[in-house]
Amino acid sequence: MATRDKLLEAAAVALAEDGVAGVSARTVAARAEVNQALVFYHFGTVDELLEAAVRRSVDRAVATYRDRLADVTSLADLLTLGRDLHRTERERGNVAQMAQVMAGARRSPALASAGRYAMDRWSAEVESAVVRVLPGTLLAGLVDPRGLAQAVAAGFIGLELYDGVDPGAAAGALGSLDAIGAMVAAFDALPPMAVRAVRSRARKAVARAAAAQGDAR
Amino acid sequence: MATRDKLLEAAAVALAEDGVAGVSARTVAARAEVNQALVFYHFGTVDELLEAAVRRSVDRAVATYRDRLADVTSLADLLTLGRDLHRTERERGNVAQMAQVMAGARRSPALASAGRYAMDRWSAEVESAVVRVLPGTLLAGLVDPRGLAQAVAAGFIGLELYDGVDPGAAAGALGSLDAIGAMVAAFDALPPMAVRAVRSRARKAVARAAAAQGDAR
DNA sequence: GTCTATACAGAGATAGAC
DNA sequence: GTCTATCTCTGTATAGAC
Repeated sequence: MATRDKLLEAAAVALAEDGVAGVSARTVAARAEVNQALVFYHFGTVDELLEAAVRRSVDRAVATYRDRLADVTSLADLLTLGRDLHRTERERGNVAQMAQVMAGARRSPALASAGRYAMDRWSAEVESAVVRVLPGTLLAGLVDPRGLAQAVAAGFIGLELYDGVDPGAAAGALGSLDAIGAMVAAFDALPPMAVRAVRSRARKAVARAAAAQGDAR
Repeated sequence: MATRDKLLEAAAVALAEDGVAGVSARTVAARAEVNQALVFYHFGTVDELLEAAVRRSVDRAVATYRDRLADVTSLADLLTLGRDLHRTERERGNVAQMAQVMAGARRSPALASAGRYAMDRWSAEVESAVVRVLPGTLLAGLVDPRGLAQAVAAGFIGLELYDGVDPGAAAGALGSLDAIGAMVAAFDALPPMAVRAVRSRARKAVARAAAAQGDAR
């Protein structure tokens, strides 16, 4: 394996395991079993190494899900795939890498850029499936697919950090989100006419609530 | 103002503005305009100072919302309050502080403890309102209040970090969550019988889906 | 491309005077 | 409680030999 790749790999692992505050040119180089100076030769700065590492992780991960996301035809499908995606990406440390660069974004433009890139890639990919699936659901016309995909991505990041300080609580949070997803998906199983009726009621009530709030201001 | 307080205050601001990677005994002491050695005299280590600072921020913030959360009687109320809470706590930097200690949890037990404490305080407080409000809604019997409160807290953390790398996207994500909340709340406006009918349909469909998934395994 | 050596800044932390 | 001084370590980064 080339030195460059060894560094990228080591940086990704270090980021996931020790967090952004725990990585340095020395520690990453030690992990990669290469000389410390090579970090600067190949990447210029430590932050740029981290950025490159996260971009690579994200590109790889997104590619492995592209086909499966393309096969999704219903919200229930999407939720099943989502659960799987969440579990594997967490286990691989990819979610942790994203959370860590985002946390470090305040002090480093390179990390901010990596975080933006990662969130963008994932939410664009998820959005493409949401766009196909949403029209048949209760949420059609109420939420926009892009925002929903972004919310899911943000939720994963929050859950990742929560898991790091309180795994039990994070599991409880995930369970609730799962239940809500299942409820929304459940409406797909009803006759289309019933779905339309419920959806239209919901939309009217939302409009009423919005109008009432407008009056209050 | 006593030195101890100046340090706590400076640490909270530094954490929110520069992130956990950007704080040091020296930078915090400079911000507080006190001597660097006093960090160690008063708090032992930098991490313990950060922990104390976050605990104080959380205790204060939770106290300012206690009464208002106690007044909540409907999901619509709770969502309105939630929006306000989210905005002000973000502006005060309290959400950023929480996100940063959680990101630093991997390398420091003190920060992990601070993160756990913060999430616990907030979700317990929110849970007390959710418990009262949930029975009247579509989600009654489907999601447990504690898990839902924890999910909301985790969501805030994720959105905070997202906002740091892509404010527009974070706003889009928040908008979608808002719409979903509004939809669920909208059912409160329907006649109780209709709510019960929809809820029971949803619950049966969820049970069916769960059974189907059980069969598939 | 890779290594050794090294400069230099900033970090955490302690000792001891006041 | 506070300040000065200082030790030691770790971090980034570069120069130059190979």
